[in-house]
Amino acid sequence: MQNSNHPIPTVYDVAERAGVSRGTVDRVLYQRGRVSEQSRQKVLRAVEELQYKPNSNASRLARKKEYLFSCIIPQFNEGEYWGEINNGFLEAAALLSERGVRLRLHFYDQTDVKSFLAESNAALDDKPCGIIMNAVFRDEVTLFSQQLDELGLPYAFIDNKIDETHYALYYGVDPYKSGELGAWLLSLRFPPKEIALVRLLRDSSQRADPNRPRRHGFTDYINKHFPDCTVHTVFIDPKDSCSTQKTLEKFFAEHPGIRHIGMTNSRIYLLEKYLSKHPDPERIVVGFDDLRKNLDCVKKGYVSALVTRHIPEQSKLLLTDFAESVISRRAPKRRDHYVHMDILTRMNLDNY
Amino acid sequence: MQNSNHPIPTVYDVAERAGVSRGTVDRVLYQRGRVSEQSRQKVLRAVEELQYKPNSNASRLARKKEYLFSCIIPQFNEGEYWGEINNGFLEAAALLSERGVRLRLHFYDQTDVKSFLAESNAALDDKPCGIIMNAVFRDEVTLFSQQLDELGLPYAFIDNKIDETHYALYYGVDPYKSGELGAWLLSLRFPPKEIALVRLLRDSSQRADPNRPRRHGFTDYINKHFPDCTVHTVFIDPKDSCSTQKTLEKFFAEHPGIRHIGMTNSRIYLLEKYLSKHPDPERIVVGFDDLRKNLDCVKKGYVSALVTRHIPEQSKLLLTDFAESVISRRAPKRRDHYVHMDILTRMNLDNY
DNA sequence: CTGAAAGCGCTAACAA
DNA sequence: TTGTTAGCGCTTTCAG
Repeated sequence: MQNSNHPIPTVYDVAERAGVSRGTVDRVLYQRGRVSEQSRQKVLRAVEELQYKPNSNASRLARKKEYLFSCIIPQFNEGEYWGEINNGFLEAAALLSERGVRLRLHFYDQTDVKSFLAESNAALDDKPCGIIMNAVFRDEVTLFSQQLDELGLPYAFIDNKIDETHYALYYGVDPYKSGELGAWLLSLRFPPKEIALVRLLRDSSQRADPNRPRRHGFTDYINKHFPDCTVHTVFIDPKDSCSTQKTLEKFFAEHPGIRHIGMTNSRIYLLEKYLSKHPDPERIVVGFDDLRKNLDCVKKGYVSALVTRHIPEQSKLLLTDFAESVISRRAPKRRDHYVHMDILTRMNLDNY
Repeated sequence: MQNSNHPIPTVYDVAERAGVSRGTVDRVLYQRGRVSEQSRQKVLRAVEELQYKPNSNASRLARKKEYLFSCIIPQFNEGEYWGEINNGFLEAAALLSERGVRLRLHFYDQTDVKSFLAESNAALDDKPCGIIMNAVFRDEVTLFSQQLDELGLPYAFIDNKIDETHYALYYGVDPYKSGELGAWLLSLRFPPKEIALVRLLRDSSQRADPNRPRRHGFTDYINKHFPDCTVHTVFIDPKDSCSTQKTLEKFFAEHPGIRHIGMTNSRIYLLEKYLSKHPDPERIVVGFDDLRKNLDCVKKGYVSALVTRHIPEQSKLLLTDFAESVISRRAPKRRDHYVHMDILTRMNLDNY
């Protein structure tokens, strides 16, 4: 096909046509070293005329350059939200490895600022060409990003971000809107008079509350569309299923009229035991995030709907996009990527 | 990092360790030419011990091999379903081009068997290393696939498939289930007594009816869960918006009780004019597929929900997966890929 | 500022 | 059956 009349042009062809050496062509193409304006023009013209495209395989082979990215994300247990994020990073890294992309992971303790500081410093020690992080500790992250700005190191946010910083890229859902969507789903079949909003005890004990915007989206939607509806808040202990059970038993015994249950964190599965013991065909339960255990609850019918997105997908896309932009030394086409929110019910759970 | 103690091993290292030449290593790795069992074992052991991984950039540079894939899909106008499928193919092809993957496209007329035959022959003339197609004309596709089987050419189906053939790969939604999902959505808020199922005139005039399974999923669901509900069928002409308008006006005038409207093909947008002229807050309208015009209808509130998947995604994944398996000469890990069905409403339309 | 030349790791044709 | 060798197209050092 292109072998007949148009053999694919190489640096050699460009050099010949421009009347310079291959070295010079390389210099103008990649701005290495100084080149006379005259040569520059000649080369540029030749490139244009020949429609020259560098062969990326040859380029990478010769260059032997590695691009190291460091990620700083929360610790996790198997199957949890950040574990899925991590999987997405690993997937992307595997795909990008032949382009010389490498990944270094740093996990910090979300309840401990010091561990974040330690890990962010460790990430700097990697001497990476880019950093990916999330933003639980706003002040510390802001400070860290200023440090990165000074070093000229690009950084990207995953899941949540700090608008005031000069991040290069962001992938995540719009938490406020996801909360609204959850509330909409909860109230879709019939208008709620009373809603149980279940929260985790740690939510208030920790310094950071990453769940706030989503919760506000949720409650704002309800308050706006169902001003007469009461939203009750129940706190359960994610580490103690026994006390959770008791708390729920007691709460719902005191509020027998409640038919709507929502939970704006990713752990709706914690309600499984209670829900299975107290079946109610009229009840509507809405949760967030596609953790395996949450999907199981939908499958079994305990949870009516889940608001989520394919979690690993966003981290995979982020790393891919970020690496691409760093390697090509171009800003990403788009900076903010609010990923689409999926609605998951028992009717469309398969193949997710 | 790996430069210190563990420089990345090359064919040269493997050869040395195995006590053979680089040529021999290459032979056992890629089964070219005969190698003594003894050398084979030695090489294999060395590969194992050194954890040798071939450098794909060097490999592709030296090999200069191209992998041509031919696609045979229906003609389309800008923005239509097959146009989106096509976009997915192009996207994947761009990404895969540096691995030597090339794409040749063949468009046929869905209403004309002969054009399918012509294009399938043209595809063969490309001498591709793999063929991608859909299956509108079942008999002809079956025959063609037998031809491909004999030639030893792998083929993949997109969107729909013929189970009896030896296809290597399939990506598409489960049409029957998507129909059920649509029916579920339509009946979610309140039980339907009467439903208008709008169909396209061409559906019955053409020989093939690719929409059948989805429609059956839809009607089966309704019949099963709402046995007392009547499903009325209305045919409209997709090429004549005037007659469509008249048909709908007349039909709904005769059936004033209908509050549920469904359309199992991808053209719910054809109802926009009617729906906008006859607003009804109680009405529920469900359609399929994320064509731009359909999304607009959801945004404007004429359509309540859309059942879809990200269309270009499935063709992109198909080509990526197919190319990967052909290049590596391995069967894909999985053959059938029923992609997840998204539920789109005005609440989660952004960023889709 | 520019050219020449030595690879990068792998492949494939040719000799042996 | 095996070893040798000349590239693939680009990068980068080193002279000039």
